[in-house]
Amino acid sequence: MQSISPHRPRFQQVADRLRALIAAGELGEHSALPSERGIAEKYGISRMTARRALEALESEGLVYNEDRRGRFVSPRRLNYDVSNMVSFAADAQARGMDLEIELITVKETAADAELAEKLSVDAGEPLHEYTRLFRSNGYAIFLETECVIARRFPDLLDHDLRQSTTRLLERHYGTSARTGDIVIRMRGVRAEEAALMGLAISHPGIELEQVIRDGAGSPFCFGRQIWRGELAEFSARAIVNPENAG
Amino acid sequence: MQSISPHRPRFQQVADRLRALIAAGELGEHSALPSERGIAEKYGISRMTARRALEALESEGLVYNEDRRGRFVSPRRLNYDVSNMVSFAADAQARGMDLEIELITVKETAADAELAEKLSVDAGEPLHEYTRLFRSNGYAIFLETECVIARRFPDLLDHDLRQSTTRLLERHYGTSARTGDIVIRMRGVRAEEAALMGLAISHPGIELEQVIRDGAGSPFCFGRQIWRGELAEFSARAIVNPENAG
DNA sequence: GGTGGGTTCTGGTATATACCAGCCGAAGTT
DNA sequence: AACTTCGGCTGGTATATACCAGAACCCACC
Repeated sequence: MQSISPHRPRFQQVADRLRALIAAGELGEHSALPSERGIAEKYGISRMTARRALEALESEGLVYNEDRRGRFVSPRRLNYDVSNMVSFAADAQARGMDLEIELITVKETAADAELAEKLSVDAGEPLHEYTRLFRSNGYAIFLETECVIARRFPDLLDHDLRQSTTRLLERHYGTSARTGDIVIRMRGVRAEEAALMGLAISHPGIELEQVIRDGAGSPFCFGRQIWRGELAEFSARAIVNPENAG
Repeated sequence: MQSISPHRPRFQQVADRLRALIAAGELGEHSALPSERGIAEKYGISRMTARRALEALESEGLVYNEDRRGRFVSPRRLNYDVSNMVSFAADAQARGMDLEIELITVKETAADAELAEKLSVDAGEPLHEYTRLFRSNGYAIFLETECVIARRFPDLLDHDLRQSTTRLLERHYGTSARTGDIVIRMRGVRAEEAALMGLAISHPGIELEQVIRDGAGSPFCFGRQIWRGELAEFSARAIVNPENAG
Protein backbone atom coordinates (compact mmCIF):
# COMPACT_ATOMS: atom_id res chain seq x y z
CA MET A 1 0.00 0.00 0.00
CA GLN A 2 2.60 2.55 0.99
CA SER A 3 5.68 1.22 -0.71
CA ILE A 4 6.45 4.61 -2.21
CA SER A 5 9.22 5.62 0.13
CA PRO A 6 10.75 4.35 3.34
CA HIS A 7 9.52 7.19 5.52
CA ARG A 8 6.58 9.04 4.12
CA PRO A 9 6.12 11.79 6.69
CA ARG A 10 3.19 11.38 9.02
CA PHE A 11 1.60 14.65 8.11
CA GLN A 12 1.61 13.50 4.50
CA GLN A 13 -0.03 10.23 5.42
CA VAL A 14 -2.74 12.08 7.29
CA ALA A 15 -3.11 14.53 4.41
CA ASP A 16 -3.55 11.52 2.12
CA ARG A 17 -6.39 10.21 4.21
CA LEU A 18 -8.14 13.54 4.36
CA ARG A 19 -7.65 13.94 0.63
CA ALA A 20 -9.23 10.55 0.12
CA LEU A 21 -12.22 11.56 2.24
CA ILE A 22 -12.78 14.57 0.06
CA ALA A 23 -12.23 12.68 -3.18
CA ALA A 24 -14.72 10.06 -2.08
CA GLY A 25 -17.31 12.78 -1.72
CA GLU A 26 -17.77 12.22 2.01
CA LEU A 27 -17.23 15.92 2.42
CA GLY A 28 -19.04 18.21 0.02
CA GLU A 29 -18.11 21.70 -1.06
CA HIS A 30 -17.82 24.14 1.83
CA SER A 31 -18.31 21.46 4.44
CA ALA A 32 -16.08 21.65 7.47
CA LEU A 33 -13.08 19.40 7.92
CA PRO A 34 -12.32 18.02 11.36
CA SER A 35 -10.55 20.49 13.62
CA GLU A 36 -6.81 20.42 14.22
CA ARG A 37 -7.38 19.00 17.69
CA GLY A 38 -9.84 16.45 16.40
CA ILE A 39 -7.45 15.20 13.74
CA ALA A 40 -4.57 15.10 16.20
CA GLU A 41 -6.52 12.89 18.55
CA LYS A 42 -8.03 10.67 15.86
CA TYR A 43 -4.72 9.92 14.16
CA GLY A 44 -2.59 9.96 17.28
CA ILE A 45 -0.41 12.88 16.24
CA SER A 46 0.30 16.24 17.81
CA ARG A 47 -1.81 19.22 16.95
CA MET A 48 1.09 20.87 15.09
CA THR A 49 1.44 17.84 12.85
CA ALA A 50 -2.28 17.83 12.19
CA ARG A 51 -1.97 21.42 11.17
CA ARG A 52 0.80 20.62 8.72
CA ALA A 53 -1.44 18.05 7.09
CA LEU A 54 -4.19 20.63 6.71
CA GLU A 55 -1.76 23.22 5.40
CA ALA A 56 -0.65 20.78 2.73
CA LEU A 57 -4.23 20.50 1.55
CA GLU A 58 -4.55 24.26 1.60
CA SER A 59 -1.55 24.71 -0.63
CA GLU A 60 -3.10 22.26 -3.08
CA GLY A 61 -6.17 24.43 -3.18
CA LEU A 62 -8.32 21.54 -1.96
CA VAL A 63 -9.16 23.21 1.32
CA TYR A 64 -9.45 26.76 2.53
CA ASN A 65 -9.10 28.29 5.93
CA GLU A 66 -11.38 30.87 7.49
CA ASP A 67 -9.69 32.71 10.28
CA ARG A 68 -10.60 31.10 13.60
CA ARG A 69 -13.63 29.38 12.13
CA GLY A 70 -12.21 26.25 10.66
CA ARG A 71 -11.16 24.64 7.41
CA PHE A 72 -13.56 23.84 4.62
CA VAL A 73 -13.58 21.94 1.35
CA SER A 74 -12.95 24.23 -1.61
CA PRO A 75 -15.74 24.46 -4.16
CA ARG A 76 -15.25 24.05 -7.89
CA ARG A 77 -13.19 26.88 -9.33
CA LEU A 78 -14.78 29.86 -11.01
CA ASN A 79 -13.61 30.53 -14.51
CA TYR A 80 -12.92 34.02 -15.76
CA ASP A 81 -12.24 34.40 -19.45
CA VAL A 82 -9.80 37.27 -19.54
CA SER A 83 -9.60 37.42 -23.33
CA ASN A 84 -13.17 38.47 -23.68
CA MET A 85 -13.34 41.92 -22.23
CA VAL A 86 -16.72 41.76 -20.62
CA SER A 87 -16.29 42.33 -16.93
CA PHE A 88 -16.50 39.40 -14.60
CA ALA A 89 -19.68 40.84 -13.13
CA ALA A 90 -21.41 41.24 -16.46
CA ASP A 91 -20.27 37.82 -17.56
CA ALA A 92 -21.33 36.13 -14.35
CA GLN A 93 -24.76 37.69 -14.46
CA ALA A 94 -25.19 36.69 -18.08
CA ARG A 95 -24.50 33.10 -17.10
CA GLY A 96 -27.06 33.28 -14.33
CA MET A 97 -24.47 33.02 -11.61
CA ASP A 98 -25.32 34.39 -8.21
CA LEU A 99 -23.15 37.41 -7.57
CA GLU A 100 -23.24 39.99 -4.80
CA ILE A 101 -21.08 43.09 -4.82
CA GLU A 102 -20.34 44.86 -1.56
CA LEU A 103 -18.96 48.36 -1.64
CA ILE A 104 -16.11 48.62 0.84
CA THR A 105 -14.61 52.06 0.33
CA VAL A 106 -14.96 54.98 -2.02
CA LYS A 107 -12.71 57.97 -2.33
CA GLU A 108 -11.41 60.71 -4.55
CA THR A 109 -7.68 60.54 -5.10
CA ALA A 110 -5.03 61.73 -7.45
CA ALA A 111 -2.84 59.70 -9.76
CA ASP A 112 0.60 58.80 -8.43
CA ALA A 113 3.46 58.16 -10.84
CA GLU A 114 2.51 54.54 -11.44
CA LEU A 115 -1.17 55.18 -12.06
CA ALA A 116 -0.39 58.20 -14.20
CA GLU A 117 1.69 56.03 -16.48
CA LYS A 118 -0.89 53.27 -16.66
CA LEU A 119 -3.72 55.66 -17.43
CA SER A 120 -1.71 57.97 -19.68
CA VAL A 121 -2.46 61.04 -17.60
CA ASP A 122 -0.30 63.46 -15.65
CA ALA A 123 0.56 62.69 -12.06
CA GLY A 124 -1.96 64.43 -9.84
CA GLU A 125 -4.87 63.83 -12.21
CA PRO A 126 -8.06 63.40 -10.12
CA LEU A 127 -9.36 59.86 -9.96
CA HIS A 128 -12.36 58.06 -8.51
CA GLU A 129 -11.24 55.08 -6.50
CA TYR A 130 -13.45 52.41 -5.02
CA THR A 131 -12.96 48.99 -3.52
CA ARG A 132 -15.55 46.27 -3.81
CA LEU A 133 -15.87 42.73 -2.55
CA PHE A 134 -17.39 40.16 -4.87
CA ARG A 135 -19.21 37.18 -3.41
CA SER A 136 -21.15 34.28 -4.77
CA ASN A 137 -23.67 32.48 -2.58
CA GLY A 138 -22.28 34.36 0.37
CA TYR A 139 -18.67 33.28 -0.23
CA ALA A 140 -16.01 35.86 -0.99
CA ILE A 141 -14.37 35.42 -4.38
CA PHE A 142 -12.17 38.45 -4.89
CA LEU A 143 -11.57 41.99 -3.81
CA GLU A 144 -11.21 44.68 -6.43
CA THR A 145 -9.97 48.24 -6.40
CA GLU A 146 -10.59 50.33 -9.47
CA CYS A 147 -9.40 53.80 -10.38
CA VAL A 148 -11.14 55.74 -13.14
CA ILE A 149 -10.35 59.14 -14.53
CA ALA A 150 -12.69 61.54 -12.72
CA ARG A 151 -12.78 64.10 -15.49
CA ARG A 152 -14.33 61.61 -17.87
CA PHE A 153 -16.94 60.32 -15.45
CA PRO A 154 -18.29 63.18 -13.34
CA ASP A 155 -20.43 62.17 -10.39
CA LEU A 156 -19.67 58.50 -10.97
CA LEU A 157 -19.62 57.87 -7.26
CA ASP A 158 -23.23 59.01 -6.96
CA HIS A 159 -24.32 55.90 -8.82
CA ASP A 160 -24.85 52.55 -7.21
CA LEU A 161 -21.51 50.82 -7.54
CA ARG A 162 -22.90 47.42 -6.63
CA GLN A 163 -23.15 46.50 -10.28
CA SER A 164 -20.90 45.97 -13.28
CA THR A 165 -19.01 49.23 -13.75
CA THR A 166 -18.31 48.30 -17.35
CA ARG A 167 -22.05 48.43 -17.98
CA LEU A 168 -22.47 51.52 -15.83
CA LEU A 169 -19.88 53.53 -17.72
CA GLU A 170 -21.44 52.41 -20.98
CA ARG A 171 -24.96 53.38 -20.08
CA HIS A 172 -24.33 56.68 -18.36
CA TYR A 173 -21.25 58.03 -20.06
CA GLY A 174 -21.19 56.31 -23.43
CA THR A 175 -17.72 54.92 -22.82
CA SER A 176 -17.35 51.28 -23.62
CA ALA A 177 -14.47 48.99 -22.87
CA ARG A 178 -12.88 47.79 -26.07
CA THR A 179 -9.50 46.38 -25.15
CA GLY A 180 -7.65 45.54 -21.99
CA ASP A 181 -4.11 44.80 -20.89
CA ILE A 182 -4.05 42.19 -18.19
CA VAL A 183 -1.37 40.92 -15.84
CA ILE A 184 -1.74 37.88 -13.63
CA ARG A 185 0.57 36.84 -10.81
CA MET A 186 0.48 34.84 -7.62
CA ARG A 187 0.83 36.37 -4.18
CA GLY A 188 -0.47 35.79 -0.67
CA VAL A 189 -3.31 37.99 0.45
CA ARG A 190 -2.36 40.80 2.79
CA ALA A 191 -3.70 41.16 6.30
CA GLU A 192 -6.33 43.78 5.45
CA GLU A 193 -7.50 41.84 2.41
CA ALA A 194 -7.67 38.65 4.42
CA ALA A 195 -9.73 40.37 7.08
CA LEU A 196 -12.24 41.64 4.53
CA MET A 197 -12.58 38.20 2.98
CA GLY A 198 -12.63 36.41 6.33
CA LEU A 199 -9.52 34.44 5.51
CA ALA A 200 -6.38 33.67 7.46
CA ILE A 201 -3.41 35.88 6.65
CA SER A 202 -1.14 34.79 3.81
CA HIS A 203 -3.98 32.89 2.19
CA PRO A 204 -2.74 32.01 -1.31
CA GLY A 205 -4.07 34.44 -3.85
CA ILE A 206 -3.83 35.54 -7.45
CA GLU A 207 -3.58 39.16 -8.36
CA LEU A 208 -5.07 40.33 -11.62
CA GLU A 209 -4.43 43.83 -12.92
CA GLN A 210 -6.14 45.33 -15.90
CA VAL A 211 -5.93 48.54 -17.82
CA ILE A 212 -9.15 49.09 -19.73
CA ARG A 213 -9.22 51.12 -22.93
CA ASP A 214 -11.97 52.65 -24.99
CA GLY A 215 -12.50 52.42 -28.74
CA ALA A 216 -9.86 55.08 -29.35
CA GLY A 217 -7.31 53.08 -27.38
CA SER A 218 -7.26 55.52 -24.46
CA PRO A 219 -7.11 53.94 -21.04
CA PHE A 220 -9.83 55.10 -18.67
CA CYS A 221 -9.79 52.54 -15.89
CA PHE A 222 -7.19 50.65 -13.93
CA GLY A 223 -8.31 47.74 -11.79
CA ARG A 224 -6.54 45.40 -9.43
CA GLN A 225 -8.23 42.26 -8.16
CA ILE A 226 -7.02 39.82 -5.56
CA TRP A 227 -8.67 36.43 -5.95
CA ARG A 228 -8.75 33.57 -3.52
CA GLY A 229 -6.20 31.31 -5.16
CA GLU A 230 -8.09 28.09 -4.75
CA LEU A 231 -11.15 29.57 -6.43
CA ALA A 232 -9.64 31.28 -9.41
CA GLU A 233 -9.16 29.90 -12.89
CA PHE A 234 -8.37 32.23 -15.74
CA SER A 235 -8.71 31.29 -19.35
CA ALA A 236 -7.35 33.14 -22.32
CA ARG A 237 -7.15 32.74 -26.05
CA ALA A 238 -3.93 33.24 -27.92
CA ILE A 239 -3.58 34.11 -31.57
CA VAL A 240 -0.30 34.23 -33.42
CA ASN A 241 0.64 37.75 -34.28
CA PRO A 242 0.82 37.78 -38.09
CA GLU A 243 3.87 40.03 -37.91
CA ASN A 244 5.78 37.36 -36.05
CA ALA A 245 4.51 34.65 -38.33
CA GLY A 246 5.49 36.51 -41.51
CA MET B 1 6.72 53.40 15.57
CA GLN B 2 4.43 50.42 15.93
CA SER B 3 1.15 52.05 16.79
CA ILE B 4 -0.66 49.94 14.20
CA SER B 5 -2.16 47.42 16.56
CA PRO B 6 -1.80 46.51 20.21
CA HIS B 7 -0.05 43.19 19.57
CA ARG B 8 1.52 42.87 16.20
CA PRO B 9 2.73 39.29 16.27
CA ARG B 10 6.44 38.84 16.72
CA PHE B 11 6.90 36.83 13.57
CA GLN B 12 5.33 39.72 11.67
CA GLN B 13 7.68 42.19 13.28
CA VAL B 14 10.65 40.07 12.30
CA ALA B 15 9.22 39.63 8.80
CA ASP B 16 8.96 43.41 8.58
CA ARG B 17 12.62 43.82 9.39
CA LEU B 18 13.70 41.22 6.88
CA ARG B 19 11.43 42.79 4.29
CA ALA B 20 13.06 46.13 4.99
CA LEU B 21 16.51 44.60 4.51
CA ILE B 22 15.50 43.34 1.10
CA ALA B 23 13.76 46.55 0.09
CA ALA B 24 16.84 48.51 1.09
CA GLY B 25 18.84 46.46 -1.36
CA GLU B 26 21.10 45.00 1.31
CA LEU B 27 20.28 41.62 -0.12
CA GLY B 28 20.36 41.25 -3.87
CA GLU B 29 18.51 38.78 -6.05
CA HIS B 30 19.26 35.17 -5.21
CA SER B 31 21.33 36.07 -2.18
CA ALA B 32 20.83 33.98 0.91
CA LEU B 33 18.79 35.16 3.85
CA PRO B 34 20.00 34.36 7.35
CA SER B 35 19.15 30.83 8.47
CA GLU B 36 16.21 30.03 10.74
CA ARG B 37 18.58 29.44 13.63
CA GLY B 38 20.48 32.62 12.90
CA ILE B 39 17.33 34.72 12.87
CA ALA B 40 16.03 33.07 16.01
CA GLU B 41 19.18 33.94 17.88
CA LYS B 42 19.54 37.43 16.49
CA TYR B 43 15.98 38.50 17.29
CA GLY B 44 15.62 36.48 20.47
CA ILE B 45 12.80 34.28 19.25
CA SER B 46 12.41 30.56 18.86
CA ARG B 47 13.36 28.83 15.66
CA MET B 48 9.73 28.02 14.88
CA THR B 49 8.80 31.68 15.12
CA ALA B 50 11.73 32.60 12.88
CA ARG B 51 10.42 30.11 10.38
CA ARG B 52 6.97 31.68 10.43
CA ALA B 53 8.52 35.01 9.59
CA LEU B 54 10.33 33.48 6.64
CA GLU B 55 7.22 31.66 5.49
CA ALA B 56 5.35 34.96 5.48
CA LEU B 57 7.94 36.35 3.08
CA GLU B 58 7.66 33.23 0.95
CA SER B 59 3.93 33.61 0.59
CA GLU B 60 4.46 37.17 -0.55
CA GLY B 61 6.74 35.89 -3.25
CA LEU B 62 9.61 37.95 -1.89
CA VAL B 63 11.67 34.94 -0.89
CA TYR B 64 11.96 31.37 -2.11
CA ASN B 65 13.04 28.24 -0.36
CA GLU B 66 15.37 25.59 -1.74
CA ASP B 67 14.95 22.32 0.03
CA ARG B 68 17.55 22.02 2.78
CA ARG B 69 19.74 24.68 1.24
CA GLY B 70 18.30 27.88 2.55
CA ARG B 71 16.09 30.80 1.64
CA PHE B 72 16.95 33.31 -1.04
CA VAL B 73 15.70 36.63 -2.33
CA SER B 74 13.39 36.20 -5.30
CA PRO B 75 14.56 37.81 -8.54
CA ARG B 76 12.40 40.04 -10.70
CA ARG B 77 9.50 38.16 -12.21
CA LEU B 78 9.60 36.81 -15.74
CA ASN B 79 6.82 37.92 -17.98
CA TYR B 80 5.11 35.57 -20.37
CA ASP B 81 2.69 37.11 -22.82
CA VAL B 82 0.12 34.39 -23.26
CA SER B 83 -1.90 36.25 -25.88
CA ASN B 84 0.87 36.09 -28.39
CA MET B 85 1.19 32.47 -29.29
CA VAL B 86 4.89 32.25 -29.72
CA SER B 87 6.19 29.75 -27.23
CA PHE B 88 7.92 31.00 -24.15
CA ALA B 89 11.16 29.48 -25.40
CA ALA B 90 11.00 31.17 -28.79
CA ASP B 91 10.01 34.44 -27.20
CA ALA B 92 12.72 34.31 -24.56
CA GLN B 93 15.40 33.56 -27.13
CA ALA B 94 14.17 36.38 -29.32
CA ARG B 95 14.60 38.75 -26.39
CA GLY B 96 18.12 37.51 -25.80
CA MET B 97 17.24 35.91 -22.50
CA ASP B 98 19.38 33.08 -21.27
CA LEU B 99 17.35 29.90 -21.38
CA GLU B 100 18.35 26.30 -20.86
CA ILE B 101 16.02 23.39 -21.48
CA GLU B 102 16.67 20.07 -19.78
CA LEU B 103 14.90 17.00 -21.03
CA ILE B 104 13.59 15.05 -18.06
CA THR B 105 11.52 12.22 -19.50
CA VAL B 106 10.24 11.08 -22.87
CA LYS B 107 7.69 8.42 -23.56
CA GLU B 108 5.09 7.10 -25.94
CA THR B 109 1.64 7.00 -24.43
CA ALA B 110 -1.98 6.85 -25.43
CA ALA B 111 -4.66 9.45 -24.90
CA ASP B 112 -6.85 8.99 -21.86
CA ALA B 113 -10.35 10.39 -21.83
CA GLU B 114 -9.28 13.86 -20.78
CA LEU B 115 -6.50 14.21 -23.33
CA ALA B 116 -8.65 12.70 -26.05
CA GLU B 117 -11.22 15.42 -25.48
CA LYS B 118 -8.65 18.20 -25.39
CA LEU B 119 -6.94 17.02 -28.57
CA SER B 120 -10.12 15.99 -30.39
CA VAL B 121 -8.96 12.44 -30.91
CA ASP B 122 -10.25 9.06 -29.79
CA ALA B 123 -9.15 7.70 -26.46
CA GLY B 124 -6.17 5.43 -27.04
CA GLU B 125 -4.70 7.61 -29.79
CA PRO B 126 -0.89 7.32 -29.64
CA LEU B 127 0.86 10.37 -28.28
CA HIS B 128 4.41 11.56 -27.76
CA GLU B 129 4.88 12.81 -24.24
CA TYR B 130 7.91 14.59 -22.86
CA THR B 131 8.73 16.57 -19.78
CA ARG B 132 11.23 19.39 -19.80
CA LEU B 133 12.66 21.72 -17.19
CA PHE B 134 13.25 25.32 -18.17
CA ARG B 135 15.97 27.30 -16.47
CA SER B 136 17.45 30.72 -16.80
CA ASN B 137 20.94 31.44 -15.52
CA GLY B 138 20.86 28.09 -13.79
CA TYR B 139 17.64 28.78 -11.91
CA ALA B 140 14.57 26.64 -12.53
CA ILE B 141 11.58 28.57 -13.88
CA PHE B 142 9.00 25.99 -14.77
CA LEU B 143 8.45 22.37 -15.61
CA GLU B 144 6.49 21.45 -18.69
CA THR B 145 4.87 18.29 -19.95
CA GLU B 146 3.63 18.25 -23.51
CA CYS B 147 1.61 15.67 -25.40
CA VAL B 148 1.50 15.76 -29.18
CA ILE B 149 -0.39 13.54 -31.57
CA ALA B 150 2.14 10.93 -32.71
CA ARG B 151 0.50 10.26 -36.05
CA ARG B 152 1.08 13.86 -37.14
CA PHE B 153 4.69 14.03 -36.04
CA PRO B 154 6.44 10.72 -36.71
CA ASP B 155 9.86 10.31 -35.15
CA LEU B 156 9.48 13.57 -33.24
CA LEU B 157 11.32 12.13 -30.29
CA ASP B 158 14.41 11.55 -32.44
CA HIS B 159 14.93 15.28 -32.62
CA ASP B 160 16.67 17.30 -29.97
CA LEU B 161 13.90 18.44 -27.68
CA ARG B 162 16.05 21.00 -25.91
CA GLN B 163 14.66 23.75 -28.09
CA SER B 164 11.35 25.43 -28.81
CA THR B 165 9.00 22.70 -29.96
CA THR B 166 6.79 25.27 -31.65
CA ARG B 167 9.70 26.05 -33.94
CA LEU B 168 10.64 22.40 -34.29
CA LEU B 169 7.19 21.34 -35.43
CA GLU B 170 7.13 24.22 -37.84
CA ARG B 171 10.47 23.46 -39.45
CA HIS B 172 10.25 19.71 -39.69
CA TYR B 173 6.57 19.01 -40.10
CA GLY B 174 5.15 22.22 -41.53
CA THR B 175 2.68 22.56 -38.69
CA SER B 176 2.53 25.96 -37.13
CA ALA B 177 0.74 27.06 -34.02
CA ARG B 178 -1.98 29.53 -34.87
CA THR B 179 -4.24 29.70 -31.84
CA GLY B 180 -4.19 28.46 -28.30
CA ASP B 181 -6.61 27.96 -25.44
CA ILE B 182 -4.97 28.72 -22.14
CA VAL B 183 -5.96 28.14 -18.55
CA ILE B 184 -4.13 29.55 -15.55
CA ARG B 185 -4.61 28.58 -11.93
CA MET B 186 -2.70 28.57 -8.68
CA ARG B 187 -1.59 25.39 -6.93
CA GLY B 188 1.30 24.22 -4.79
CA VAL B 189 3.97 22.22 -6.55
CA ARG B 190 3.83 18.49 -5.96
CA ALA B 191 6.60 16.51 -4.34
CA GLU B 192 8.09 15.18 -7.61
CA GLU B 193 7.94 18.57 -9.25
CA ALA B 194 9.53 20.21 -6.23
CA ALA B 195 12.34 17.66 -6.28
CA LEU B 196 13.09 18.33 -9.95
CA MET B 197 13.16 22.06 -9.37
CA GLY B 198 15.09 21.78 -6.10
CA LEU B 199 12.29 23.40 -4.13
CA ALA B 200 10.62 22.54 -0.85
CA ILE B 201 7.33 20.70 -1.19
CA SER B 202 4.19 22.78 -1.47
CA HIS B 203 6.16 25.65 -2.95
CA PRO B 204 3.54 28.05 -4.32
CA GLY B 205 3.10 27.59 -8.02
CA ILE B 206 1.00 28.54 -10.99
CA GLU B 207 -0.20 25.97 -13.44
CA LEU B 208 -0.65 26.94 -17.06
CA GLU B 209 -2.35 24.62 -19.50
CA GLN B 210 -2.53 25.19 -23.20
CA VAL B 211 -4.14 23.48 -26.13
CA ILE B 212 -2.35 24.52 -29.31
CA ARG B 213 -4.15 24.53 -32.65
CA ASP B 214 -3.00 24.75 -36.24
CA GLY B 215 -4.30 27.01 -38.99
CA ALA B 216 -7.30 24.73 -39.53
CA GLY B 217 -8.23 24.99 -35.86
CA SER B 218 -7.26 21.40 -35.11
CA PRO B 219 -5.48 20.86 -31.81
CA PHE B 220 -2.18 19.04 -32.09
CA CYS B 221 -0.47 19.68 -28.77
CA PHE B 222 -1.50 19.85 -25.15
CA GLY B 223 0.93 21.30 -22.65
CA ARG B 224 0.89 21.76 -18.92
CA GLN B 225 3.44 23.96 -17.18
CA ILE B 226 4.01 24.43 -13.50
CA TRP B 227 5.77 27.71 -12.76
CA ARG B 228 7.43 28.82 -9.60
CA GLY B 229 4.78 31.18 -8.31
CA GLU B 230 7.12 33.96 -7.21
CA LEU B 231 8.72 34.07 -10.66
CA ALA B 232 5.71 34.00 -12.91
CA GLU B 233 3.85 36.92 -14.37
CA PHE B 234 1.45 36.38 -17.23
CA SER B 235 0.15 39.13 -19.40
CA ALA B 236 -2.72 38.95 -21.81
CA ARG B 237 -4.64 41.23 -24.11
CA ALA B 238 -8.40 41.32 -24.13
CA ILE B 239 -10.60 42.48 -26.97
CA VAL B 240 -14.33 42.85 -26.74
CA ASN B 241 -16.08 40.26 -28.77
CA PRO B 242 -18.12 42.22 -31.33
CA GLU B 243 -20.96 39.73 -30.95
CA ASN B 244 -21.30 40.59 -27.29
CA ALA B 245 -21.00 44.28 -27.98
CA GLY B 246 -23.77 44.20 -30.58
C1' DG C 1 -37.99 39.73 21.59
C1' DG C 2 -33.87 41.25 22.07
C1' DT C 3 -29.57 41.84 24.67
C1' DG C 4 -25.72 40.57 27.58
C1' DG C 5 -22.74 37.10 29.19
C1' DG C 6 -21.23 33.07 29.58
C1' DT C 7 -19.04 28.55 27.81
C1' DT C 8 -16.99 26.20 24.23
C1' DC C 9 -15.83 25.69 19.88
C1' DT C 10 -12.23 27.15 16.31
C1' DG C 11 -7.48 28.51 14.83
C1' DG C 12 -3.28 31.78 16.03
C1' DT C 13 0.97 32.68 18.44
C1' DA C 14 4.91 31.21 20.84
C1' DT C 15 8.41 28.35 23.27
C1' DA C 16 11.65 24.48 23.94
C1' DT C 17 13.43 20.32 22.41
C1' DA C 18 14.94 16.39 19.68
C1' DC C 19 16.35 14.07 15.97
C1' DC C 20 16.28 13.27 10.72
C1' DA C 21 17.93 14.19 6.00
C1' DG C 22 19.91 16.42 2.29
C1' DC C 23 23.74 19.66 0.74
C1' DC C 24 28.39 21.17 0.66
C1' DG C 25 32.93 21.89 1.24
C1' DA C 26 37.22 20.56 3.25
C1' DA C 27 40.30 17.14 4.27
C1' DG C 28 42.20 13.00 3.55
C1' DT C 29 42.75 8.87 0.22
C1' DT C 30 43.70 6.52 -3.87
C1' DA D 1 43.40 14.56 -10.65
C1' DA D 2 39.60 12.01 -9.08
C1' DC D 3 37.39 9.88 -5.31
C1' DT D 4 35.66 9.13 -0.59
C1' DT D 5 34.52 10.35 3.81
C1' DC D 6 33.05 13.18 7.29
C1' DG D 7 31.58 17.18 9.80
C1' DG D 8 29.01 21.16 9.88
C1' DC D 9 25.74 23.71 7.62
C1' DT D 10 20.76 24.03 6.03
C1' DG D 11 15.81 23.08 6.52
C1' DG D 12 12.26 19.08 7.62
C1' DT D 13 9.63 16.41 10.86
C1' DA D 14 7.63 15.77 15.22
C1' DT D 15 6.29 16.32 20.12
C1' DA D 16 4.34 18.68 24.22
C1' DT D 17 2.69 22.69 26.23
C1' DA D 18 0.66 27.19 27.14
C1' DC D 19 -2.05 30.87 26.49
C1' DC D 20 -4.51 34.32 23.25
C1' DA D 21 -8.38 35.78 20.25
C1' DG D 22 -12.21 35.58 17.56
C1' DA D 23 -16.74 32.95 16.35
C1' DA D 24 -20.85 30.68 17.75
C1' DC D 25 -24.34 29.23 20.48
C1' DC D 26 -27.16 29.06 24.28
C1' DC D 27 -29.48 30.82 28.07
C1' DA D 28 -30.88 33.68 31.52
C1' DC D 29 -32.45 38.19 32.26
C1' DC D 30 -34.89 42.24 31.28
